Order: sequence, then C-alpha cells, then structure tokens
Amino acid sequence: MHSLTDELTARLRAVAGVDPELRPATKPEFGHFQSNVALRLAKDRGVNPRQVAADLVTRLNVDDICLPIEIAGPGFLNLRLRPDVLAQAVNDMAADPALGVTALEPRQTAVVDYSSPNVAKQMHVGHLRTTIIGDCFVRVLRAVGTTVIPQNHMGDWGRQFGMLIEQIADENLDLDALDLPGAEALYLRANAHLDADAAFAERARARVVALQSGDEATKAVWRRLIEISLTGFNATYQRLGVLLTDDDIAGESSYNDMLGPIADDLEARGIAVHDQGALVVFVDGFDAPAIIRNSAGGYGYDVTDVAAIKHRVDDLHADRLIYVTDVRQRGHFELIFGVCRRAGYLPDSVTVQHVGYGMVMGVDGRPFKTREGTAAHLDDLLDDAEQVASPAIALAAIKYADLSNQLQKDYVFDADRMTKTFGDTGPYLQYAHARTAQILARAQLENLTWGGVEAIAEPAEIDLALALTGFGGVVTEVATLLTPHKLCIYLYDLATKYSVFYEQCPVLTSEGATRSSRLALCAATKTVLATGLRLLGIAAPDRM
RNA sequence: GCGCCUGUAGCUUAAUGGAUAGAGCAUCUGACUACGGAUCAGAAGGUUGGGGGUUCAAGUCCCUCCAGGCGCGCCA
Repeated sequence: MHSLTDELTARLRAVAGVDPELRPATKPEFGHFQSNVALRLAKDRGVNPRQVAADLVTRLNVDDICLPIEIAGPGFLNLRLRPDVLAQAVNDMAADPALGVTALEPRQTAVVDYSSPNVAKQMHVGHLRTTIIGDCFVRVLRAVGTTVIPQNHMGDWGRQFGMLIEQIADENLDLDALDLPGAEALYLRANAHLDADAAFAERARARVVALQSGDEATKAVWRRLIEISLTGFNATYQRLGVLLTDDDIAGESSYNDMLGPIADDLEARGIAVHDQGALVVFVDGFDAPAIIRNSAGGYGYDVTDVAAIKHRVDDLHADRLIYVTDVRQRGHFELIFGVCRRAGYLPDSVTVQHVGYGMVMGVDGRPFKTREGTAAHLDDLLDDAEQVASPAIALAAIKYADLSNQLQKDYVFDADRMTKTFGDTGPYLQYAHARTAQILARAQLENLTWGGVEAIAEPAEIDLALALTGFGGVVTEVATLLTPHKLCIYLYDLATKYSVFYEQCPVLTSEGATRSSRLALCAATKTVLATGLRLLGIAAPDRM
C-alpha cells in the first residue's frame, strides 16, 4: 500500500532533488506535515531559504492531496491534507486487513532471544521485563511479515545442578511433590550447604561430572527439575498472557554437543589461542577475551552463546538476531558478537541487535524488593498491582508501564500510578477502546448502519483521522528500531484525540451522513486501538 | 585504570540536527439529568547537570568537567 506520506515525499523529492525529510508537524499550527528541505538547499546554494521555499512551492503540484502549502518562519514548508483525501485515507486503511502496516522488505527470519529463566528458581523482576519486551517484539515483527522464531534460552545447565541433586539425595526429597517454589527453597538450602560443608561441595562437583558424562540416574533427577520449573514458568507465562510455549525452549543444555567442535574449529583456524591456561578469543576493543574453554577443560556461557548464534544462523536460517537482556549484559554480548563475526559464524548479511533494558525500581528509587527485603519474584509484582486493580487492568498497567519508556532506562514500579485509568497509562487506553466499543454496540442496538468516513469538517474529526493514518508508519518504526515506547506514544495520542472527538462531536445524536461518518471513525479507531494494544501484548476488552 | 549507560518541570517522562523543549501525575480554576465524568477544557510549572565548540539551526553532534549507575578471564 502506497501511503500518502510516501506520495508526498516522492513529489517533493522530484522538485527538490533530495530527500525532503517530510515529518509529522510538531505543532498543529504547522499543518499536518512539515519539511525543512528549503533550509538545507539554501545553505548548499548560498541563497535565501524563503526564496528556495517559494520556488519549490511554485514547481510542486500537490493540489489533489493538499490544501495550499504555507511557507513559515525561515523557510519551513507546512503541508495540510485536504479533508476528503484524509477521509479516503482512513477508509483505505480501515479496508486493509493490515491497517496500513506494510511488510518489511526483504522478508526476514528473526530469532528473538528473551525470557530465559533459570531452572529451580522462580522468575524475578528482570524476567518480567525481558518477557514482556520480547513478547512485544515477536508480535510487532510478525505484523510486518517477519518470520519470528522465539528462543527461550533457559538456564538448564551448569554447576548448580551438582549441589541441587546432592541436596535432594541428602534430604531424600520426594520429587513428585516438589513444585517451583519448593525447588527454589531447595536451591537456597543447597547453596548454604555448599558454603558450610567442604565434603558436600566435593560431592556436588562430582555430581556435575556425572551429569555431564550422561549418568542416567543423575540425568533423570535433572530432567525432573526442569519439568518442575517449566510447570512453574508456564503458569507465569499464562498469567502474563505471553505467546511463549514449550516449543520455544532452547536451553543452554541443547548446545552441549556443539561446544567441543566449536572449540576445535576456532583453535584449528587460529582464531582461538591459549592464554593463561584457557582457550580464548580476543576481539578488538575488548580488554578481556571470550573464554572458549576454561583452564579446567570445561565450557562456560561464552562458548554456549557462540554456539547459540551458530545454531540460529546455520540451522534456523535467521538473518536477524535480537537479544533482550539486562543492559548489564551488553558488554558480554558485544564480545560474543565480535567473536562470531571474526569466526564467520555471523556473516555480514545477518544483523544482530542487543536490546538492553534497565532495572525495575521501587517507589523509593532503589531496586525493587519485597516487603521482607528479599529479591522480588515476578509474581510478587503482579500481586502488588492486583492489590489496587483487577487482574486484567493490573496486567495492562504493568505492560504499558514497562514498554512506554526507553527500554535501557531504569523504571519505577509504582502500582498506584500505573493502574490509574487517566493519564498516560495502559488502563486509559483500554478505557478509550471500551468507549469506542460501547458506542458501536449502541449503534447496532438501534439498527444504525454506517459506511465510510466522509464529510469530516470538525477539527477534532480531522485530528483523529490524521492520527489514524499514522499507524502503519509507527509499526514499521518499532519493528526496525525495536522501540515499543513509540507505539505507546502513538496509541496514547490516538486515544487522546478520540476523547476530544468524543466530547466535541456527538455521534449517536447526530444524523445522516455526519452520523455515518462519525460511526466509521469510531469503528476505525476501535480497530487501530485494539490492534495496537495487541501488538503490545495488552488486551482490549469491549467493557471494563 | 579502561569502557558503557543515565542526567530534561516537585514527580514520571517525550522529542530522526529544525520553528515558542511536548506530555502525564500532583497543584489551582472551570465543564455533570452524561453517546460510561473511568472524561474533557484551562492555568501555573524548564537557564534540558555545568562550561566550551561545530552549525543558518544543538536536549540531540564533538571536547571537557560534575553527579549517579553498570561492566571489565576462566559464574550466568
């Protein structure tokens, strides 16, 4: 679908000779779109920018789309769409199943790595962010035609299993009765035991070796711990309403068989070198190397992450890799990306983006903790919000609060503020959507029918229509730059425009073409709000 | 020590190098026999941490300083 802005940009480019950088107007009095192209051209040519602007306007023919172009200030071009063109644009969008969202070309396959909880530990506050953000990316990327492969890089391998399995044996624990909170309690007991008892620590180490060498009895307990954990994780995923399933699990253990061959390959090609007893890869710009194989001959998370990239490129045929982790892991991943570029595991044709998110803070400005002062579990946060709002509203509130600011910044988890049904919150957007639904429901009850948007004249109608046509562009931007807050801002603006329209333009009590057109605006707004909220992972109920 | 991130109104925050830095909360003032007021309209609130520089134009780019946070070999 060829958008109005594409068309206007093309025509402006034809007369200007360069990209006119047509942008949504920053203020209502600047029209609907603005361009600063005259200022840049004037600078290059050393002439008066207003003269250049006047010259461009003379040569530009957009009368079929725009009202007469205004030249403002030092030479800005202010464009305003004709109401009939705007109405048609809304109708075109509403008739398009994709709502004006165009596919990213070329079509891509993207792996999104997110959530990644650790076995035998409940998800904590950080997992809330990676899970919500990753879920949003999956939804947005699918909306732009990308084939998305979620990968839940679950922490299901490592030396902690030695102490866990030994502790289970010591306590003669009934694994059938164990659940995830129980497993976490076990984890804490095992950890304390490890610190206090050298003999236990030695047995734990031996148990790790047994696990790694494939001892069946040991592996059975390990598998059971994973099973218990997955049950707990899935309950939380269900509570969060995210798309993740067991099919998306690709735990650390799944890369075991790749680690040795990768080490051999890197060593044989001289990319990995021996240093201080370990096999390592140095990357320009990093002081410390990636550890491919430690001095004890073991494999750690560096090489596991290398293997994951190799698998995603070679086997999953991804051409875009996205990592959603704590911002503190950025350095680690930059290093791993560097290793994989050097090794050719990550060809230039494959892009990789690390999306780091900030910490969740309490209202006191410190990292979020429970009342008892222990590290907060994800479910604690949900419980917290559900104390001041119904589960559906609480969830919308949390997701919106999480996605509506720049991801790399810390954000304050303030349940009271985020669950308000006014202001820049998720529930406010849900309320705006519910209002569209109720007005349409009443119209149907009264057997009122409507066609397309036409005859829009009121400023509130024009503002709403203009906002509606911007949906596709925003989704493309979010899919490219991975900035969910842009979609939040867009939807909040749309909801605000709808509220103004709702106040100023009676729908059901108007008549004829006006009523029909306004009902069509309500219907289009409902669809865009519902779709936009769904891309954020937020439900849009017809009633609240 | 090296590197990365953050600093915008009392609070939470937005802003592809473009016009008078835009919102929300809180505060104050209005609009209710209302298409759900779970809303809307308005006011007030800013030397964008400080200082230089580049540019026709800087919150944005460069340099420097300040404050806070984080990361830097065999844990993940």
